[in-house]
Amino acid sequence: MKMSGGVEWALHCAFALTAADHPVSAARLAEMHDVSASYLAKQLQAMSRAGLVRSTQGNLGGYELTRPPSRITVLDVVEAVDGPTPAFLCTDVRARGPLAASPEACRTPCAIHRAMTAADEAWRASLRSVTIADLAAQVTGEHGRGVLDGVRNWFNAAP
Amino acid sequence: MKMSGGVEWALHCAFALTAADHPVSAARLAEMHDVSASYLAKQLQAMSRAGLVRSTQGNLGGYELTRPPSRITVLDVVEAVDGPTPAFLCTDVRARGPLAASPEACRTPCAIHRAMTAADEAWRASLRSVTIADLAAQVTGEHGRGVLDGVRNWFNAAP
DNA sequence: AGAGTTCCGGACAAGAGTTGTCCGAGTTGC
DNA sequence: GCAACTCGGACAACTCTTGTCCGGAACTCT
Ligand code: SF4
Ligand code: SF4
Repeated sequence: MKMSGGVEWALHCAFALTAADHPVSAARLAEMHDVSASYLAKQLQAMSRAGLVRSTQGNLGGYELTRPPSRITVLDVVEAVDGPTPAFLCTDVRARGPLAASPEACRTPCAIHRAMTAADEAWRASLRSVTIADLAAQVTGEHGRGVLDGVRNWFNAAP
Repeated sequence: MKMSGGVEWALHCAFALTAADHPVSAARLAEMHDVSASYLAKQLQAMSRAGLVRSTQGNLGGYELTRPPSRITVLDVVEAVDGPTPAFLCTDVRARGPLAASPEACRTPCAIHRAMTAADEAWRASLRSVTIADLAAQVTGEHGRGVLDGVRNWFNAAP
């Protein structure tokens, strides 16, 4: 039961991109968070593949959000980076062994499977109910607007 | 985001032990489910360490539930086998890099952390709301009482 | 058009975590 | 007392994640 550690980086990047009016390069984001640039690039590529960020190449290129942050949920980022595969995957144990259930009884998912998928769905629903904009609002409400402004200024500063 | 595959085996074992009036050895449970006996033993040991099952050694020894199945939740089994560590673990990113937040601002968990822990708690609550007895009731309600009786008879049969 | 950035995608090694197996310690029944 | 059976934890093999790297394509500025 372990989630990819890159999810946190991706969330922090999504939050930081909220305060950007420029495309921001991956190297800049990595420098800001003091993490491996090569590995962060991989996470950003995953987000790009999921359609969360748009990437522009070239001299002033970089990443920027494709939608307003109020339309990007935390679940979007988690699924983009960590994969949409549910945590619990069945091996169809009940169909094996000397007491194997009849194949017809295995048409519907069993009680264990249902309980696990229900829990997984609850987890996803909780993650889907909070957006990147909500995160930014919480941060500014607690630590003031200076945080976002500081990020924006740092993005606009020369490399 | 992957859960240990042994969780499924452990849940199946807990369900099967519901229908046992004897202690059942790990080898028997493994034969019943057609899985690796040595590895299943490890899961049962974890459950024993968590206090879910009691193990008696010796000739007629084996595992049996310590409480009535209505007092054992699915979350108990999952945490016993997969570990109680939450899926999301922080690296304290906001305290690093050139824009590191002040140490005093890091006293309280940030918005991202709160969202993740809330989702994790929702997942756990969903798993905690269903007990092993509920699983057994669902199975008998769908496939009849013969399933439990078949398991019990197979347990009582000679090796 | 040319040079200089920058992203993209995949290939590649290192590390951690999981999966699976084994044998010794201890207990029970005869 | 003895023998057989059990659990328990220690031990490798394996898979997946983490992290790195490079060549190619695209874009901007001169
Ligand atoms: S559907 Fe139920 S019985 Fe079949 S593998 Fe999944 S948990 Fe086991
Ligand atoms: S508490 Fe927030 S800022 Fe700190 S490491 Fe966790 S997610 Fe990142």
